[in-house]
Amino acid sequence: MRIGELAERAGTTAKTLRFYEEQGLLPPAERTPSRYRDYAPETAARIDFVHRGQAAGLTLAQIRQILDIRDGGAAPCEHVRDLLDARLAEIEQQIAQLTALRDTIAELRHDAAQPDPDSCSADQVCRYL
Amino acid sequence: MRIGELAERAGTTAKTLRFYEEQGLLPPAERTPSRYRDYAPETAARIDFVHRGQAAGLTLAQIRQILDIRDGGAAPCEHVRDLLDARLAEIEQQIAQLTALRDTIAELRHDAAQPDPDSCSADQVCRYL
DNA sequence: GTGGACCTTCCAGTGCAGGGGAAGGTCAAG
DNA sequence: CTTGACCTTCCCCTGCACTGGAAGGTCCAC
Repeated sequence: MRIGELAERAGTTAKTLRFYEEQGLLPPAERTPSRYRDYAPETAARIDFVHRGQAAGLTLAQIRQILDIRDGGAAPCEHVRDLLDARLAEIEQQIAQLTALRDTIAELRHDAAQPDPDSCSADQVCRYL
Repeated sequence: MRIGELAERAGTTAKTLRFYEEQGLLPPAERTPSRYRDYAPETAARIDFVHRGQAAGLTLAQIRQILDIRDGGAAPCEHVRDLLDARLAEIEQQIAQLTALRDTIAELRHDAAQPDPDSCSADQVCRYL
């Protein structure tokens, strides 16, 4: 299968697949005599895995770690669990920060409900911020 | 006041202040005969404003818009209000996305609580993801 | 034999907010 | 008179996940 067909099947682009290969997420593809990349259909499952990892908020580098473990013959279960734990903690923190930011902005916005240009002094730039 | 002193007073670096000038957040500084930047003390207030804008999650480009309006002689109140509204909507959306992602990952993590390497088939890479 | 769709490599850029460091000028203290 | 701290401009680098485009090779149908 050529790169364009694989890309379409996997819902991505040829460009991205070359990038994945360069990043070590896909093994160097077999080549036809004319140097076209030639993929086995199973490769699509690997790309799907990459997409699932992305959907879980993992970076390509983290997904690559999992694939490397698997390619090394081991089961990546525990590493996956640790990554999920770390990701979960990060997300909780991001949510907390965003929530605090939302409250801050909501308050600023409340103060700015009735804009009163005359009460803004020039050295403040804007009294609502 | 020279750039290093202003930077320290404003809690930032000289490098960043040059960058702000380049981005139009600070007007081109006065220069001494030896071409050193020479700032009025009030400049610190403008840098503080930039920092408050950042704390509200605004980008430098948005903060610049506000400063440009103010520098043009008008009161930026309404624009600020609109920016805050837009930022608020963005944040709500980010929180919603992160919350959904958190739930997804929490579920995956739950399934991976007792890793069982033997039940992972190679073509799946990892049955928990 | 030609057109167009596909493929190849390589280089460069995107957005965001700066940071690193080179090569050289300036200033005050000792 | 020299040392060291500060300043100047300049260009490149960071992280992340791609994307765009140029220049050229290949394949297949008409």
